[in-house]
Amino acid sequence: MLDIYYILFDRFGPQHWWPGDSPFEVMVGALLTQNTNWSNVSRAIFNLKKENLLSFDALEALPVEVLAELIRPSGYYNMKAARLKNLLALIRENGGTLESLFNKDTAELRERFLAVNGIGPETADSILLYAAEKPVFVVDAYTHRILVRHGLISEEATYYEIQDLFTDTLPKDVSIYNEYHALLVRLGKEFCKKSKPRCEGCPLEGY
DNA sequence: TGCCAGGCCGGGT
DNA sequence: ACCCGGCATGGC
Repeated sequence: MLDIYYILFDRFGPQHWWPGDSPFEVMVGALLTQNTNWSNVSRAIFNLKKENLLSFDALEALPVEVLAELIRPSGYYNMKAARLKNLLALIRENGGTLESLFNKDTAELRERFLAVNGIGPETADSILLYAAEKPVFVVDAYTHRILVRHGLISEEATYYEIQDLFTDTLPKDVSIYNEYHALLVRLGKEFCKKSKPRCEGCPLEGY
């Protein structure tokens, strides 16, 4: 897997993920981007920033209906507003700050995220890696599709099988995990779309 | 203009 | 234990 990483890095360079100004913003973005184009998410984030609402205290005080309206551009806005509230509740139950929440054993922290209604494996791992800076590899739809198309894993492979494929062979390093996932998304957007099964010009051709 | 995007949940079989 | 519909906006 490390050879693929170098191919992608040589081709695309550093991706500067996550596109967020603070761990809190990254966390909110991780939830809002569920099955959603980032350009829509950035509109929602902008709406919150514009009103000075992109903080734990401000969002906690905000009625869920108002929150829903502000994040409308990100799609699934009613569900996502409720899910954000669930996430805020988790922070509240764990000291009321991200620092106190993140100051836990990674595995334990991951379980707490997964216990939140609206947070699944990818969102949990995205928060762990990109907000909490824990060495956790993030798997997403692009990761799965890219590996399947290059014959590296079966269509039916589970999240954890795919994750293990990376963590078993890569150095356990936050910056590599960070860059690798971002590079896979970059590759996916350009060469591995669902609508284009041919992947013409893919830098991984031959794999 | 229909398909797709950095998922996840809940109900039915 | 799977399978599937629902959730929703904006870009191409």
